[in-house]
Amino acid sequence: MASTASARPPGRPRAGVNTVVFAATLSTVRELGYARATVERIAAVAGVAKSTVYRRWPSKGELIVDCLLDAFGPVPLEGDSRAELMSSSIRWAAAKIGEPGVGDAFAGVFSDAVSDPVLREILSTRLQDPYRIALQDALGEPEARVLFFIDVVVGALLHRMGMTGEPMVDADVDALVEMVVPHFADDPGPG
Amino acid sequence: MASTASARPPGRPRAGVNTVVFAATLSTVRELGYARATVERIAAVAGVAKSTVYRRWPSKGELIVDCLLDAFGPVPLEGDSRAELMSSSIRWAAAKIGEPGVGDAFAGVFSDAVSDPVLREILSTRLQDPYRIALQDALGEPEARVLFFIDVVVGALLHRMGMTGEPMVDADVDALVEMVVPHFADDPGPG
DNA sequence: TGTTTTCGCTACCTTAGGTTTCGATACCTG
DNA sequence: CAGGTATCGAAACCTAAGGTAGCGAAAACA
Repeated sequence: MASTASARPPGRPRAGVNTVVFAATLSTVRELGYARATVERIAAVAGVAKSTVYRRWPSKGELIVDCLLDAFGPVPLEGDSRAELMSSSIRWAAAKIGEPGVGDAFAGVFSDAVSDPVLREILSTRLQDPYRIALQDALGEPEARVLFFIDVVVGALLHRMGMTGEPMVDADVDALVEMVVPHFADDPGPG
Repeated sequence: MASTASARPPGRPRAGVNTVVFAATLSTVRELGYARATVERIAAVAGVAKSTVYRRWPSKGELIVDCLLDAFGPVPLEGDSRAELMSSSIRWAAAKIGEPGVGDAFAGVFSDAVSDPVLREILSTRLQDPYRIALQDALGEPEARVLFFIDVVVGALLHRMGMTGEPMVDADVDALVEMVVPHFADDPGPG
């Protein structure tokens, strides 16, 4: 029945190349910045042909989005109270964006998306939505409030990264937590 | 004496072209997005030769920065209390970034700066610093706090613009004010 | 051994940022 | 009006980079 669907397709199997390409992407972006991290160079670092990259990802933007998805993984929704949940999410986002290459790649693909509606849709759907939905469920907040939360947190982290080239320092991440969490603490609706 | 320095230099005077180019830049960016707003097209819209543009601005990035400086103008530091000053600054920034073309141009040049240290320096020095210094003076806050303030406000506004393609709605700007102003209200130092 | 699919390589197309050159033009001075 | 000087417009040009196409080789399986 369904076993035929899960059967290995014929032909030469794909090489386990995604992991290598993701690593090459982050290291190249970290070393040269987003714009200078060309697909050709990423492929060379990964030891893979450029055409192989374009066979798997239709554009540089989608490669970066996949790479970021791989780098971020799921949100670790830790904490019992809403305040703990939000604070741990903020610190997790700050830590991830601070990882070498991740912040540059994020800011770069974000900037490309400004001029590219297709890429913007992909960025919003594949990268933002999963986290948005998880936060909506965990916090019980309406979509608009969660989107605002993401705008503030991610926007601030990326703005710092873009303006200074360095991730936000811990003291400012603390300030971000202390600014954002109380704002969402006073529940608008009745208990 | 000094009168010779202020004398008009010989040769054909520069045409009053900056205003036209700035207007053409914003309208082209609004219509096509940042990346598709090529210098060639901007020059064509302005009725000016491409070489004329490059004679005045060494790169597309610096053209955009000058254009944004022209579009923003000085911060209107209105309000007696610190709270009023901050709230009016936030609303002013939101309104400016919401103007047609401005947000796209800002987000676009910001993204270019991620990969370009030279452009990042220009963006930070020419665009951010004047406002940072004015806010430092008006609010009496240390540099780090003002930079954090700018990260949060501008970052959130640009993130919304980049993710949705639309400026932040008034209700969310209100929320931004209500979140940020109280955080800075409690003065950290002794009274 | 044959089939199917992927891989690596290379050559190529297109767009766009940026440079260069050159003749034409505007302004001032004498 | 003639000469000097700097800018303008137009066009040709260079280079980097995203993305495509074609082809032979290699890896699996039947």
